[in-house]
Amino acid sequence: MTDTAAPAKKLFLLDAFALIYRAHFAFSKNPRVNSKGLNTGAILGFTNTLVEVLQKERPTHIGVAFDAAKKTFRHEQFADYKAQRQAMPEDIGLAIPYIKQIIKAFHIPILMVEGFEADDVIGTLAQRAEAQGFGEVYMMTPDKDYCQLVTECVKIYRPAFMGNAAEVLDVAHVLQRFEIERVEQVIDILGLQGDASDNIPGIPGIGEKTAKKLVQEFGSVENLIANVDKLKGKQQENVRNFAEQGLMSKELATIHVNAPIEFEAEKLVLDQPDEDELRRLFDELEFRQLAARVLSGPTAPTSTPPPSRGARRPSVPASQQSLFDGPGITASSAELAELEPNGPRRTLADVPHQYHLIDTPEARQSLLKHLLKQKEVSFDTETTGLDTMTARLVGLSFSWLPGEAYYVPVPQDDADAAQALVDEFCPFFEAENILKIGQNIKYDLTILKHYGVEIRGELFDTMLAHYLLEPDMRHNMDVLAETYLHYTPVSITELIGPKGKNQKTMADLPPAEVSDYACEDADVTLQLKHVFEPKLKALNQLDLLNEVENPLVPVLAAIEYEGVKIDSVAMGEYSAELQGYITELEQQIFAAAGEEFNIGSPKQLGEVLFDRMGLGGNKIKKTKTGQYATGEEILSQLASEAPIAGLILDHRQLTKLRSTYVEALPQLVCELDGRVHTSFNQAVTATGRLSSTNPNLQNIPIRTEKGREIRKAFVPRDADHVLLAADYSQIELRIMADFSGDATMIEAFRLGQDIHASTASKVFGVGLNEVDGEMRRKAKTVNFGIIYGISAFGLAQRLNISRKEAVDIIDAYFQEFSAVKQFMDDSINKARELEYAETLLGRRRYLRDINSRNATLRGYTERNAINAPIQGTAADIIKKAMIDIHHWIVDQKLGTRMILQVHDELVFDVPKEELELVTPKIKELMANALLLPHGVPLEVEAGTGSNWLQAH
DNA sequence: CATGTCACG
DNA sequence: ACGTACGTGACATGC
Repeated sequence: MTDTAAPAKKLFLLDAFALIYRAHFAFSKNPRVNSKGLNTGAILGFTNTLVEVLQKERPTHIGVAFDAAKKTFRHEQFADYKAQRQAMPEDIGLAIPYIKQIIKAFHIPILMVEGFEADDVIGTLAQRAEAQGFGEVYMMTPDKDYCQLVTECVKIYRPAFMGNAAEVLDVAHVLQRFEIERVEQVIDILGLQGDASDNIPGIPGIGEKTAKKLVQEFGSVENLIANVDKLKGKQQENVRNFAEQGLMSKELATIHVNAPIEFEAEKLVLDQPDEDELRRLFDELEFRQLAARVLSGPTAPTSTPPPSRGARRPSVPASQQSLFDGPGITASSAELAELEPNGPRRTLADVPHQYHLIDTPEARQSLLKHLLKQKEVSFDTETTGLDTMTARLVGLSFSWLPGEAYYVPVPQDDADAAQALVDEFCPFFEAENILKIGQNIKYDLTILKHYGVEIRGELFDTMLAHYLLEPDMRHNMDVLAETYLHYTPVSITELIGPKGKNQKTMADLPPAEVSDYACEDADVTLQLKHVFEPKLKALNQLDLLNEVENPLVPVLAAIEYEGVKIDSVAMGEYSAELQGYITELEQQIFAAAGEEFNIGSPKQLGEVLFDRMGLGGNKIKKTKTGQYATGEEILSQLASEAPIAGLILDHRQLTKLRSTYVEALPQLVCELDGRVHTSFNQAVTATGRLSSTNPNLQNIPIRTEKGREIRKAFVPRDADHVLLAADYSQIELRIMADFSGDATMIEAFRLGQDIHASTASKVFGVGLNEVDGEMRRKAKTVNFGIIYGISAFGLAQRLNISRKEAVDIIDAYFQEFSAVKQFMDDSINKARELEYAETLLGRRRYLRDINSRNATLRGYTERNAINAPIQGTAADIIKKAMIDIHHWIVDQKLGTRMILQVHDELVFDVPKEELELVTPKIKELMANALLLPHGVPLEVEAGTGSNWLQAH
């Protein structure tokens, strides 16, 4: 231990072959080959791992160990040692020289000792490093044998690319994993159970479970053998007969920490890489993305910013002056900036700040004057609740300098005074040239809308910024502050107490108590903006934020505010009608079952169907929790054998319609305006789509006749309006056609053909006129399958055909649309290298499991690599269209209102006299929202009617 | 609060 | 040898 300021010493020792084999294996299903025919999977995988550890872990010392080529002492001891192991695959043999060159170019020493394996070398060096005072030594390997070497300071580092996040295994992990008391017992476990890949035989009949049990009981192999008579039956026999082999196995599994190699710390110090040499190698290997990430220089702007150190203080333009003079401002952000990623978390009490309560007319005017001088201001609203329709404003907070913020309480119990105060700040909210920053700013927009404020000027939403950076994480402000500012904000619970009956609201507290909390929100939001903006810029995602996500916010706020009119009377009538059918079905089901039970309970249903009625024969399936599976698929197969199954399906459908839609929707009609206001969430999906909640208006039934009826209750605001529904035709398939550049499919779209019929004609080799309904249906399913990353199994299941037939169809498809096949392969390969997929506008989905050894997980991620860019690009397009249309409507001062988005469809409430103007313009704006790279046209179909069903 | 099921694109 | 088409949200049941 040392007190000096020098960074703590951190040594990484890499087991080269173990990492190379793993990397090679990860790519073996779909090998990466460069233009010279060299299989580069192992090289890329290894290099990725190396780069990752350098960038994320920042070791001070590092070395890479290779097995020596010659026989090791283990071969002398045990003739069969590793005899089972296949000769090194040729691809790996060819890869090794490149990998060594890359390691050398990084100026990292290669460690090899004649007659010893890499694990012995690493074990020896790790132990000696610890003896010399290294507090952090990481053995980088996927090999579990190393567990025996783990100590207080020496740990195993399993690299991230193997499907899971990077993982550090310390003593506690090892003891837990093997269920042992001392780390040395790892070799007893390995000695007993053996290791097939190393051809360590172990003792027959002893696997993982038994080995653990025996070591727990006897402590060691030797003691087990000494007490062999305490065992029973076959096990005793085995241990007796194979005792020698057990001891030999233990010896083979032991890593020897006495290799003849000195630990010379200065030789392992991490050095700057030879960038020119790396560039040359990456060039030859065609690792373009890797080069961009690793190398600086003209062709490769780095996309990996250094680890976050919290907020950097932005340079402050002259116009940004503190409202009050005094110290503290600079200190606060400067200190935050110096925090280590894992350093202490700070709270308001630890950080210098200047938060001000502004509660006099004079102070408000002064604040407003300063606000109007700023170029960008973060603000937040405090309200009485989260429901925007009923929440009242309690206060406003503002910040434009880190560590400094202002809170303006809004008068309670006097609506006019509250309105007057909000009006005072209108000049700020309506200022075109001030950027407004907020966390989930749509909420604040909506609250202010209820006070008649239409915010103008550009917006920056930190929640959306983070959504682009990490789409599949959560985006709570508290978590963001912890992660990026190493700061813990005052929790809302601390302020207003836990959820419950007597839940207070902000309005119940004196303004002085709310002030710090509110100021902190504005302050933190401002600081987050300054962290996220450069990150997005480095990843080339700032345009996506500024031109799509942020401008979409007021559009969504307007849609939500507007709401949709629901005909509650019609809903009520339909509910009664459905109830009639449901009761009738219930009687029939009970009669068929011979007893009454809860049809809605999958548990009870399964017992009735399969236990008591004995249905299903040999094809009964269970869910992962051991219950009978009673899903749609199972029941429809059963329906031919037992009519009750069909009745249950009908019952399910009708109760679903009743409870989820017909009963629920009228209850969500807002009392104030008689309309339903959904919320669109802009930061939940992994692909970039919106989602809709409270209620979900993106899953209103349409596929069945009885479900479709519900759409009749979605109506225009009055008799002078109609609904206009405009949807993209086949947008995802068009994107696929365009991205792949497949001439056949593009031609079909250019000619305006029925794409499914055209696909059928190609796949089944018949003329377009000879395509029958069945062929078209199959082709349609295939087309959908393609977008989802098709598998023969999935297609067979959906089409209810054999796997063989499905394989034939897919083969024929790829024969005809070869560029599509190429596109799918390319998508996966690109994702393997980048570990993310991206859309037309650069929206990312991270695919960290793409190189997993778990075939299921990898397959799932590979399908995502194909689907995410397609689904996400469709989302990019419709978002852009929504922004364009909204602006046009506002510009033209029309009465038309956008009221819904359903992924590829927009619904509008249109005054009848605007219909002729609006319909073609909306179609045009949607079709031209974005141009696809190969120019495949987007088509939009539009319809109108006095309800949503008719509009289709 | 997790699970199964089913509504949509 | 394994498990299988992509993305969501709401409801009822039952621990």
